[in-house]
Amino acid sequence: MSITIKDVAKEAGVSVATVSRVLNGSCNVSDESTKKVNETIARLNYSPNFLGRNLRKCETNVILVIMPTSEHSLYSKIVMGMQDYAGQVGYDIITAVSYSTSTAETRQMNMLFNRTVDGVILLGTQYDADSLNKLAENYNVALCCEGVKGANVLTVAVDDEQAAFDAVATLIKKGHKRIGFIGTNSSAISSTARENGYIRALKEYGIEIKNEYIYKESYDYDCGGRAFEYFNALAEKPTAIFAVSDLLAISAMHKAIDMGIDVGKDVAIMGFDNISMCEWIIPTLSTVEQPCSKMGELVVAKLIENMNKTTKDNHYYTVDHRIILRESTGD
Amino acid sequence: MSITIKDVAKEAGVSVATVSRVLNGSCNVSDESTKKVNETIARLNYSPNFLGRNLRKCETNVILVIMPTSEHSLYSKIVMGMQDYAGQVGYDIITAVSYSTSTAETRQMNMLFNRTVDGVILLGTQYDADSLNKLAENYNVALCCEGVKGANVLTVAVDDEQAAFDAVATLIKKGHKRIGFIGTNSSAISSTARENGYIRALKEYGIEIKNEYIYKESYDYDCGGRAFEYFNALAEKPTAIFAVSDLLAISAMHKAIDMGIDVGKDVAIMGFDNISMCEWIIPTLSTVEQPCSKMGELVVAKLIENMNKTTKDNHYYTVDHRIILRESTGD
DNA sequence: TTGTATGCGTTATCAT
DNA sequence: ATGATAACGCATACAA
Repeated sequence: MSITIKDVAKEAGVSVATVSRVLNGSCNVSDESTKKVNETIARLNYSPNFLGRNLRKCETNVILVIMPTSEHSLYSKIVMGMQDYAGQVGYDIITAVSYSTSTAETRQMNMLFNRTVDGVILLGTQYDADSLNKLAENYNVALCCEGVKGANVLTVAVDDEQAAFDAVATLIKKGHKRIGFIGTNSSAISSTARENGYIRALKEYGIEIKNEYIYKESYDYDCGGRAFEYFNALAEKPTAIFAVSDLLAISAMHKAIDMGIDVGKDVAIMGFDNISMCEWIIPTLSTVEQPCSKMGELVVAKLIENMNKTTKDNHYYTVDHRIILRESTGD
Repeated sequence: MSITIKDVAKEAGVSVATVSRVLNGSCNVSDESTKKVNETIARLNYSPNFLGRNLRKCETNVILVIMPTSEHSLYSKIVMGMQDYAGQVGYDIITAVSYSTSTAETRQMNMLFNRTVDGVILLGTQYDADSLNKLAENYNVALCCEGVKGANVLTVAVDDEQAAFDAVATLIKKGHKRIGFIGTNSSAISSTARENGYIRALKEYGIEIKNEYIYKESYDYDCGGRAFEYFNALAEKPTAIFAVSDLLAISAMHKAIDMGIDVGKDVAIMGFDNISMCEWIIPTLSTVEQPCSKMGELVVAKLIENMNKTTKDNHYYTVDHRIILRESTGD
């Protein structure tokens, strides 16, 4: 089999307890012993078996991040922020992709139940509020990026309603009065919150809310294009469009270009997320930036805090968003 | 503490051994006991502690996938293929991102050394051949997508040389004689193999190889644009460009558009990978498709096979590529 | 078919 | 400062 702490102890001429002490940086061990042990560890190329260690300590120092898709650079950036911070405080981040299926998500959650990880962060989830609340009673769970209505679970996200308000207000201040909204029928709280922000902005600036300017389907790429076709067929076409995701905005934009419409001039388009692609396409896309690193860091920090608490923090923390103007809005 | 197999046994009025047998689907247990045990498991909401189980069984049934970036949809698709297959054979896939740093990669490899996972699949790695060979002696390691020269380690990838040959041959058959190549200076075997394929294609079709048509920098997005600027400044500009990655091709394409050049007509551009973005941009990008699902499935299958072998399979398996023609080559 | 007992590799407690 | 040993939760060899 593989080499164990026992082998090291025997070779170094000390007890396993001493080796363990060296391994865990206890101060109650002589310099001589420390040296001997470290030498043999290096010589035998010993690496402690974490299954044994974790079993004994009842902790793994590993956090699992479950995301609906790995093709979303927003998530990638958030996970990066998580890893940065987690590494600093001695935790590892592992990720799993659920592909938005509850079966995969359930399966992955097993790592929480079977004690393979200390906690789970969900970047958008299939779970409903009740399930989440029950889950959070016994386990360390956090939501990031996407809250769940009615869930009293630690959450970190932008203020979606306010962010959408700011985005639409920006368009209005540019002179737009007919503003289309591309949303989704998903149960995602962010989608409805952004719709609410859109509506509030119109109201506050005294613009009539028209149902024909609200198009809702799904987050799939093609839906953006379909939305644009729909808007473009209206008698009074919108002069600006706000989409709840960059991908939808990009899809709409490309449909517009296909139709020979000058995006940024004939029509202004604004997305949400600030994924990398926004700067890679022509024209570049105006959008609402989510502070990915900060979100990742904060949710990990709060989750770890929760691990040592009996009464868990279940706040909904919001982080600052930022409007970024690029060519698609004529900037 | 949390509920254990002992609690279940006591509650069900049987021994822990019987509970364990039920848990592991042993046939040597009476229907009555099975029923009683399953009932109490459900009632107590018991979930076995895998740290104990894994420690005992010396296996975790978990495979770690380390990738340089999670922003590459090629990798996402491959991991999806891995998960599909792994799930079927009772394995879990977890992922970690190294951000192309050897420190992160080394840290993540610890999960292999400390027995937290049964094997590791590297989607492009910082390790050199010697390190990999030594690693593969004692652990279950596989490379996917990107081989390492001189490494005798289980590898699954496309035939990069032949794929590049086919791509360039396709351009030649379309009548192109001045073909630019955008590569990288990275040590990645795929990059040089694709360059070799490019050169062989020119040779076989009797076209002179000119150094000025070969531009090499890095995989960063901007390099594609710089490459195009360079080509466009030549006295005899290439009429077609083959890039070793879709992102480089897209960057070059956008630079061309910026310069008012009609991609697909004035210049043909072909990428490599067939990432989702190829179909999302205008014009759509011709490219070489890598069979992601198949690659993921194959590498997991072979790696699991290796786990039960004393002499490990260290073959370099190639999977079929496919040329996809879209608007960027005038199709 | 079932139960008892052992050990997986580690840390922590208790002596010394 | 160090060592002997119990315990973490589980699967399994062995006995019954």
